Amino acid sequence: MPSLRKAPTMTDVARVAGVSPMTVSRAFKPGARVNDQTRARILEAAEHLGYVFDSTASNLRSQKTDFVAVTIPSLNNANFADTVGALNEGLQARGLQILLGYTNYDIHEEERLVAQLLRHKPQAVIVTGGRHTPRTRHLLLSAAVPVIETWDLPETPLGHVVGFSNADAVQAMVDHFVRKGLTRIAFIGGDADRDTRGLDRRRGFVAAMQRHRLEATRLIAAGPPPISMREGAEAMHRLLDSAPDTEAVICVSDLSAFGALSACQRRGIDVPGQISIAGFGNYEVGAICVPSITTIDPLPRQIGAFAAELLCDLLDEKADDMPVRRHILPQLLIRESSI
Amino acid sequence: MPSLRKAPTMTDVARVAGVSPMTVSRAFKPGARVNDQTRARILEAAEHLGYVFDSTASNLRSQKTDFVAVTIPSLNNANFADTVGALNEGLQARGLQILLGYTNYDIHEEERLVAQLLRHKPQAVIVTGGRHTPRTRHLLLSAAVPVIETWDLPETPLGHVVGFSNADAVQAMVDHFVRKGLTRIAFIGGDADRDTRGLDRRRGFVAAMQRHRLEATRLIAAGPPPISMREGAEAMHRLLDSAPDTEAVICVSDLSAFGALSACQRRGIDVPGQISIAGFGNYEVGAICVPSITTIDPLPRQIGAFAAELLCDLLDEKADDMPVRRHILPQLLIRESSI
DNA sequence: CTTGTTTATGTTATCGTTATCACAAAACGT
DNA sequence: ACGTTTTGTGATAACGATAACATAAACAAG
Repeated sequence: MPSLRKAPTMTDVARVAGVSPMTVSRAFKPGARVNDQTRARILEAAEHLGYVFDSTASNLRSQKTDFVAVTIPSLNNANFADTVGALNEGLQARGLQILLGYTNYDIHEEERLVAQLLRHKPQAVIVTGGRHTPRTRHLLLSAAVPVIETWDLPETPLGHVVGFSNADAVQAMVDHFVRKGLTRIAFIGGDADRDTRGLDRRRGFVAAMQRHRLEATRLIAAGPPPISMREGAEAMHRLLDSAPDTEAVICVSDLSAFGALSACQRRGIDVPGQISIAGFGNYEVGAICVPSITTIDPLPRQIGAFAAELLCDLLDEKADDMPVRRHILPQLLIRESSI
Repeated sequence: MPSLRKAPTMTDVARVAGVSPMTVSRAFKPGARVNDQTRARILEAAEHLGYVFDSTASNLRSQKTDFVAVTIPSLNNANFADTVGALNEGLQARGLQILLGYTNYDIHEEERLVAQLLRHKPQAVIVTGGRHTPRTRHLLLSAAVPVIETWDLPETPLGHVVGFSNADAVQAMVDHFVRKGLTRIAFIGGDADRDTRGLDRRRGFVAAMQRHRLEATRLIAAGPPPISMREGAEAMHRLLDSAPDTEAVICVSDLSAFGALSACQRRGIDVPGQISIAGFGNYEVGAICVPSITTIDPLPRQIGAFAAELLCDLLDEKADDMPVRRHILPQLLIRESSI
């Protein structure tokens, strides 16, 4: 029975409750001082009328929305989903509503998205990654709201940062393999310049190999992001064809690592007996599969939780204007797939 | 350089462009009639001032927001992410912004979420599933906006439906196994009454077994949703302990099926030689792993695309008031994990 | 009993956009 | 050339909540 009459407003509630609209407004704010009985009468009247608070009007009048804009590369990615989940939990209590957009790993799509999201006058913007178009940077800097970049450590941040060095994390992985005595190490990652975090990981791989005076020539390009299981499997087949003597493979993510593992299983290649495999991201599949996959846990929920905490401080003006740079320390998880 | 002055409004743009605010407003609406030169001058002025359109004010004045509220059980689920992704693509062109919330498989959390989302006066509400608290039903019915239930075929729909029968889909899977001559078939699913789609699948399993005059006693409860890989593996161990002569297992999702497969591999049980395994959802892991997992593809992107299409028709008032009930036909994908 | 403080409520004006009505000028049809 | 339609623009008021200020009553302190 959708009511055909116009939806009731605070004025309607006020009339029924026998108070002024202002008192109704206060009755709906948790912190406001209203007589308990009056508030009860108002809420009863509101319930009776089927009144629904109108955030739009509230947001306009108070010049202060309850939105936080968030962009992630892909919805369909457990890591980013975890970050957004933790973020959401941290913002729930303050009644903040996330406006989520996904960029499809494309900084131009990010630009479009940021422009669209800013029209809703969010209280803050949280973006994934530290590489943006000049226009995106301009839009965010002139928006006069806090900006948090995550999942990265940008050289020239837009504002605050909650992230880690993707390059360093992969270097730790290379070190792990080298300590085990492996030298013919390959890297499977994306080929386009779209996935900046993936490229950072590749850069870290190359840097670490050079540091160990090893050849960083076994670089397999698995196509544009997202690099998923299928691309990982295909890349592994190509690697095994072109460089069968490879001793270890580091993949840009656990998903591609799992694909690589499956490719080995199809070929009857023993992991880790003949080849060691490592991934990135600590996806569940890598913990469950046989053999389980050595990986790096970038603590995505911690990223979200820290961002939420920082945001709450900023909105409370507890934090001063100094840009915060909060480091996450990814954890290396040695599992069965590497000797 | 966050501007410290107040953000420019249409009035400011109007002054610079030498027109009235109304003309500026029209210049920002794609369909409005404005002289091309005038519009160009206005857009230039807006760009120069760093003007950002204020949806909040627009939404309030026109009594018509650009929001569509969407609830899904979990962000971290490739199926729902696919549905939301396709939905988003379908709504992008109309400039609609999705307000996403996740219920954590809890209809009481859904109630809280729906109440919160309705405060933003969305143009429509899209929910996952057909089971809701009485209050959720009341809120949605009195909201006077289109409601679409997805991923299910509710007996008493709130409005429109884009979904399929989870029970029927699993029955088809049982039929497949029975045709292959398997009779000692188990089901691994959730135990709580929270995941309604999971329970529907279990109901379909029991119904199909009874139809084939087989005992539906091998029911393993894997805990509260989301039932993931780990729960699937644990459930499989319990099943193998309690009923080692089981010939086939149907899992509530591909994730739990993969967990079950891994458990078999750890125990040295051959799949499908000794046990056949099937899942639900056509997650990528099931297509890549060895052996690949027989599954049912519920076509999540199609659900999202249909919902978007329906929504656009409804907002254009192309569709009449009759509730639409659009059936999805899940596809049975036979793979290596079943004989 | 006066004065100051707290508590509970009301009044007025306004946030930034746009629905609506109004109107002049240009384009069109005959 | 004259009525009719189309095109382009402006003036005014309003969407629904609340910031800011005002006020009355109750209460405490001296």
